[in-house]
Amino acid sequence: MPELPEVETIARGLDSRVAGDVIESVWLGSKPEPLKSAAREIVAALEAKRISGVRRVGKHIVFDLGGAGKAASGSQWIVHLGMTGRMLVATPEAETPKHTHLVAKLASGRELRFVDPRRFGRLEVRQAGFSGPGAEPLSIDAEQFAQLFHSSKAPVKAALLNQKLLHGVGNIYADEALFRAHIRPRRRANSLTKSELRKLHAALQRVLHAAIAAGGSSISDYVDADGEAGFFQIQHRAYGREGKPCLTCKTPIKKIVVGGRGTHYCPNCQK
DNA sequence: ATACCGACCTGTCAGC
DNA sequence: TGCTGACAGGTCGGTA
Repeated sequence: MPELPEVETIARGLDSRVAGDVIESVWLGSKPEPLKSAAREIVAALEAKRISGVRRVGKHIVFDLGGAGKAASGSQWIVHLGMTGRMLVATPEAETPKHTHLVAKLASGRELRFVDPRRFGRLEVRQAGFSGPGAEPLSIDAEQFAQLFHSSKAPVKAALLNQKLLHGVGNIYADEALFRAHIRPRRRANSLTKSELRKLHAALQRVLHAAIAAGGSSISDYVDADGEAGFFQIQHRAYGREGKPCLTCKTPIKKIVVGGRGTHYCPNCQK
C-alpha cells in the first residue's frame, strides 16, 4: 500500500514514539510469516535491543538497533509494508487486529505491532548498512536523474516503478509525477528529451514533498503509526480519476495498463 | 540484459 | 441476500 510519502510519515511517527525504547520480547505469528530472514533469527536480533532510531529508506522502514545496555550492536530491523502492511504502536489493552503477525513488547509498556492482511510485507534483520535497492528520489539531482532514465527502453512509467533505479516511487506518485510533467506513461524512458527529464525530476520531487506534508495518501486503509489517515488523496490529479475531467483541460482522464499496473493520464495534456 | 506475466495473499466492491 | 470475478498502494521469479 504505502509509497515513499506514506512510509516517510510512518517512519517519522515511529521515530518520535519509540526511539530510545527497548524491545523486551517478541511474539511472531505462525503460518507462512512474511519473513525474509528466519523467524528465530528475527526474534534473536530484536530481543533486548534498544531502538536508537527509525527512518525510511526507499519504501522500507529501518529500525536502527543498539544493545539494551552499553555497547551498540549496530544491527538493523528492516520492514517492508508491501501493499497492506501497518506498523502500529499500541497499548497492550488495545484490541489486536486480525492479521497481526508480530508483536514486540517494549520496556515502556507499549507494543509495536506489525499487521498485514495480504502478507506481501517483508521483515528482515541484517547488520548495519542497508541503503536500499536504488537511488533516493528526494535527494537525487536532475543530472543523476537523467542519467538513470537515459539507458532504459522501458515505458517511463515502468522505469519510475523500477526500485533498482529510483526506490520509493509507487503507482500513485508515478502517475501524479507524469501528469504534472505532461509526459505520457507509455513513452520509452530513453525517448525523453533533456527538458522533459528535468520537468519529470522536478515534478516528482514536488509531488513527493507535497504528499509528505499532507501525511501521505489514504486510499481505503492506509494509516500512520498513530492510526491517522493522510490527506494527499484529495490532491490527486490523475490517479483514481478515470473518466473524470482533467483538472487542467477537462478532457476525461484515461485508464490503461502499463507494466501490469493501472495507469491514469490525460490524453490531451500529456504528450 | 531486458521485459512481460503470473504468482503471492486477503479484502472489497460492482454486477448479476 | 449471496455468489463470482475483477481489482488493489508491491515485489519476485520464470520465461521469451
